[in-house]
Amino acid sequence: MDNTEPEQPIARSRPITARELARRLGVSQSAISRAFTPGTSISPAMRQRILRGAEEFDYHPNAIASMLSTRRSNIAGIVVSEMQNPFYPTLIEKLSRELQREGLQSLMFNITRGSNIEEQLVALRKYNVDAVVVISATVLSGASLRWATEGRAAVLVNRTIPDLPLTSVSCDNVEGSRAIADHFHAIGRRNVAFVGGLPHTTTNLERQNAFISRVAELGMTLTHAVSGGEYSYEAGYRAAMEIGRSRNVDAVFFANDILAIGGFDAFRDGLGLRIPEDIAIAGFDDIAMSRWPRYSLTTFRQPVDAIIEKTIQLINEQLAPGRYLPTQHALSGDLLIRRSSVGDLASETIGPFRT
Amino acid sequence: MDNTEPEQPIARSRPITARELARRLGVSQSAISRAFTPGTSISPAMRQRILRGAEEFDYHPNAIASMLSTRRSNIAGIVVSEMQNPFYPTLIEKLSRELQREGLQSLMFNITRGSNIEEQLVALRKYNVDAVVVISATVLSGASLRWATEGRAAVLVNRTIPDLPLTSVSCDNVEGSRAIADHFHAIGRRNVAFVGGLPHTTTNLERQNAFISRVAELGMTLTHAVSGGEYSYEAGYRAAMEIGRSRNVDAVFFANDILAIGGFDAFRDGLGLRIPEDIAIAGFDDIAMSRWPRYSLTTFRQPVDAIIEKTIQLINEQLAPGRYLPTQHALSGDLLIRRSSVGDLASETIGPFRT
DNA sequence: TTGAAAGCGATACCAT
DNA sequence: ATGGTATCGCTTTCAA
Repeated sequence: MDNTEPEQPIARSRPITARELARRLGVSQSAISRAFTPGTSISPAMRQRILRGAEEFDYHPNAIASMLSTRRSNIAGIVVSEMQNPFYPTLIEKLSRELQREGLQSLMFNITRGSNIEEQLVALRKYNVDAVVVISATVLSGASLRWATEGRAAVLVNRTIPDLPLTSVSCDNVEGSRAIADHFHAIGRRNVAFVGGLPHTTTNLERQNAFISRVAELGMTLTHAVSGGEYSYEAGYRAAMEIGRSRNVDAVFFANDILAIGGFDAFRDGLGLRIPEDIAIAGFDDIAMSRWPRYSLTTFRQPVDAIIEKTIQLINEQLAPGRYLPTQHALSGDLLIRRSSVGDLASETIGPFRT
Repeated sequence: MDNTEPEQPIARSRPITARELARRLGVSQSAISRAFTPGTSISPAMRQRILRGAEEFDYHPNAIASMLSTRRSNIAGIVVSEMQNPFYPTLIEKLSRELQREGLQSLMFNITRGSNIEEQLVALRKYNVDAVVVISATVLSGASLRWATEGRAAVLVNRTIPDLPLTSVSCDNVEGSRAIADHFHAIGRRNVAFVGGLPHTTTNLERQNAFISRVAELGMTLTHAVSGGEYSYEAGYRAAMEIGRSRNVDAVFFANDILAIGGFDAFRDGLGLRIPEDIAIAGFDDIAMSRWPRYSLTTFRQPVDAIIEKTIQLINEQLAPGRYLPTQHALSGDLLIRRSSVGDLASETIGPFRT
């Protein structure tokens, strides 16, 4: 510690303030504020002068102070839980980019085992986020959610809460799961199974119910309906090892891709089954891995871009002055037929990286 | 619009403030502040009373206002770029959880193509983040980094900048890459290749140089040193297809796991090679996929927990009053020998999920 | 220990 | 179009 400094405090040179800039430029502090606020009444000359001055003195408006006066934080809280499912990092990255485009920075709240949920939600409110996007959170109860989102724009992505008036955007799980069932039927499979992921989640329940009821409608036999317990490769692997031993099943729908990929490896490497000859496989999401030639997984693609676009739009609506009504949106996706269900797909045998 | 309300403005019931709570409880506003600040001089009785009152009237301190007074935001900016590399979502999730434990919320800044980097950095400063963690960012120049981190705690993770006095924490890339080379040598391979990822990144350069020079020291032949151009499955696949055709190579070190996994599929499915008999493969990182039985990838494990712990510690040091000197830290990892290099590993043939 | 009052750095309303 | 000033909600001296 070389405390050779004189009386003068070290004064870790604070950034310059609007007041100070105003003083140096000989204008009012209000002028500074206007220069940085689009759509205010200020002469181009004045604005020019101030912006130039700001450049010179390295002035940047203090967002914190501005938040305090405007009561707008320009921050969106993203509540996240399943980061180990590859679908979500992708979604979150895109979402956060689009939010940025709308002038909202993303504050992340990880809700996972190991983190204190209560504390997280308190933080969410303390930071005064303008908007909350809850992404397929498992653990949050309806009551917590209501509390966390109260009084601010909020959108649930890929999850809904019964009896809670919250806006939500999802992939149409029913459409997708029925499409898978239809596809299994179309390729001549009659003994099908379902492998679930995280129990009690919207995605899981909807996919399971829609699939099973469509299977019944089509007159197919449901040989198994098991739960992996979580959305993971390992869970899919284990479930498949179980199902695959009883040789009476010829098609399996996994509630998402990462489960399906685990199942794929179990069937093929673990049990020596041929895919799709012995057993056809389908997943849900269309994560990058499902396009890998090794797997070439038939799946139902979530319309990620549309989901994000809709989310942004709904946030903007809620942020705008005036009333709004919570609405639920289920967006259409696409069935992607790949080799895990139809081995001889011509378009698939050409190159390794076709959709 | 049912504007049936009387004179009284609609007043979207703002949250209650400290002043108001103080009024209702008949205490001073300062007392409220003290009650919520650990280590302040306030009687237990008073604190009790206030906390109970806060409960009753649903008072929560406004973090924004507090930031303005303290000039502490309790926010850490996390600058991120390679979210498609599975290593990073995991790292980020853990990091953000640990930061939370230290009372720092994570504000994400995605620096990717498609995002306006300049704007991002400006935001980083405007939000007055207390700390910045830059995670293997590619695109940021030294000058930008200096500007973005100036005057606040900053740690670079898995990246260093020559000639820039910034604190950094990395996996020891040199140690790891040499260990891979040693391992190849130990299992009798003599014609080895290197496949790089993102050019000009610290991780890539260090791994490449260390590997190549160790290969030379050991008297092995370097048959190829190619760049995939990015860290991705596809890049690894393509590079492997190229290398694999010339049949004079018996071991390949990929600069990270996701590259290696792409390479694995290319060698095995694309070219029909046997792994490891025909060609041994190693990666770097130890992402979850490398443990999948399908791949069972030999790799060098990054000490994620240690990296995070060190990062947190360094941030705390910098946040504490007083001087600090930027330091560089390279943390030791572990070589994990799996079936992609040693096919008959006894410990590996038992169950599907061994390390 | 407690309360009063002066900031923190912007915004926004009001005159001019 | 510009400047003056109250205000946002909290922290932090300073007295009492």
